[in-house]
Amino acid sequence: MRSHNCGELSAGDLDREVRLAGWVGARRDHGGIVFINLRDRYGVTQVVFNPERLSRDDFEKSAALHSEDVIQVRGRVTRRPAGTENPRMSTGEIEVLAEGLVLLNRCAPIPFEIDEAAQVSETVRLGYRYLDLRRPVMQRNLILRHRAARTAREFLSEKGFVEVETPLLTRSTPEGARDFLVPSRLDPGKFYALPQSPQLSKQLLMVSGLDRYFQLARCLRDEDLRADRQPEHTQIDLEASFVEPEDIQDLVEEMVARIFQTVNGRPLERPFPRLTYQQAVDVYGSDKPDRRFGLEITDVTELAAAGGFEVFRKAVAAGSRIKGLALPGVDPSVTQLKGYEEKVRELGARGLVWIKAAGGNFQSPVAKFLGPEILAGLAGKFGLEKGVIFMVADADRKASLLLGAFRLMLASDFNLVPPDRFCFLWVVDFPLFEHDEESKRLTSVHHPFTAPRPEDLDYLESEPLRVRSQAYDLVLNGTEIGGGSIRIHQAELQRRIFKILNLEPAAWEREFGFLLAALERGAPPHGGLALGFDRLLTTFLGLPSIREVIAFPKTQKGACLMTGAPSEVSPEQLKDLDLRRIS
RNA sequence: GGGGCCGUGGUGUAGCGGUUAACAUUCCUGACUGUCGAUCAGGAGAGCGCGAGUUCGAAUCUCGUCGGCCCCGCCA
Repeated sequence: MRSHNCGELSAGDLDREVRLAGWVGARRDHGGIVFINLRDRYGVTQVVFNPERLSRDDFEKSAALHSEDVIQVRGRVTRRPAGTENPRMSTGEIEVLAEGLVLLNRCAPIPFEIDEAAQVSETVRLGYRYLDLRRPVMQRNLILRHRAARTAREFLSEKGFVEVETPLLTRSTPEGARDFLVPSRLDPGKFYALPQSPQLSKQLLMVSGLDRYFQLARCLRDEDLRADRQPEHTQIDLEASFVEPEDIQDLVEEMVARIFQTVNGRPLERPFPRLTYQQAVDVYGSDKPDRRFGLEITDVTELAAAGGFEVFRKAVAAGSRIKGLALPGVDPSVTQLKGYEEKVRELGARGLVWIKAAGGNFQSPVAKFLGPEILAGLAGKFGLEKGVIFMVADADRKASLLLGAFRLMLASDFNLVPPDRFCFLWVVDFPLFEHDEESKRLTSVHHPFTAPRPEDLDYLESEPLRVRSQAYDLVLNGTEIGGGSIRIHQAELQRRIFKILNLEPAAWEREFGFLLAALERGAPPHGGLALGFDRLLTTFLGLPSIREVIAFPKTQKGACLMTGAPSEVSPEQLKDLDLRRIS
């Protein structure tokens, strides 16, 4: 149907007789001559309809073409007349003089223009996603996604990893996110769960001796959506036997660098820095620090409590720490600073103390309590000549986390995030457990199959919160793009963990009995990681939302605006599944 | 579960107690043989997401509801 695509013709093809097919883009009708931009996935080529070159019939058809009609053109490649070349088009030196035109399909009126510049609300875009995906940017995103996936597959294949598909219909397990459930028709009243990740499957493949597994795996979680979260997302999931954390980290760094090269066309600096969980929280107030800018958190408890500010003294006496960060070079208004006091309270702080510094002078609501020496001392501690110091007093960890959230707010408000920077880091040495307020019990920070660090094993029962895990997260620009761990490969240790998590033995034997049985039968030491593929691409491409790299995403309420999913089903379908609505 | 922002011709916006609901673009008609965001002339197209209420009067105010987006919780 076509001899060339719309992006490949150039001055090297002059005089060639060609056939092109594609969509009618911008049309310029001069009465006696008609120009159109013919577009396909590969590019845009100008086609000229001149009545001297084609039949009267075809010329009249060309004048009646509409945007997004699908046509086939036969014609000759010619150099554009001097002065009419278009340097903004890769095919701008040439044009195709049409000698024949076939209208392959008409296009009904469309809700928005297929134009890079057109501003269209996401609601409308999602309602006509096939048109939205006709836009070159979206095609670029999907193509880069494909190339990245291909790079990952090639890389892992080279390294001896075997791609294995794991079930979509699996067993619901108690830990973790809410499951999507699928009712069983053959066994009424029972349900499959869609996998939140292939975690257990891949561990079992290690027990099988497959040694190295990977999968571009769809993961499904029935939780609330965000800009970086969809109910189904794709992970580059991998697992290997006889490995230590560094083996996985090195491998993943190499792979991520290669994907980055594919997508962004340049190399990455390696190795990625490593930060312990404790350092990350202390310095950045987050377990996924954004290190594209400074604003590091400093503990100033001793200095700040030494002054006459009662609030600080009392807080410290009650066990709080005073921490702060400095915003250099700025001169915000008092109104703006008061606004921040309010915002930080909304984050859960009891208050926010600010000190404006400029050339040795200080302005602060608490200046008279702290006194000149302490003010100067704080400025020195933060290395601040001119700018603002912000401080909070709260329990150690809470103070850090508050400032961590505040830090992101400031970076965004004062435009401190440099564009086109990619700050990767590993966060390691996570605690194995954390205390869950709601259920009043211990829960796993990662998942219950994560191995503790061997040197902390003795504290498992006595001081479980002190136990660190062999888990590692890969963080990029403040986004967690991957996480993994060395897994527990011994049934006995796995049972100890279940016990500490306060799971009933009967329950875990029922839910995870198959895993324990497998671990008892020659399970090798193993570990792995999963990379959030959609997030990785979103961040690499600097896009605002994960939806930009997913062909058919859901809205925040989990709906597909194009198909109308989720939808009601017929009474017959429900009956087959032994289901009935109760509300 | 909670907080915030937003729903006005096909699309993107303006209007924020009394307007013939404005602008741009798309679309339609006509003119035009070198345009490329073509140009020029003319025309069509919304009663303001939906429902109550306040008011002499509501796109503008209030409440509810539906939908979209951002965030907290949640997401091992």
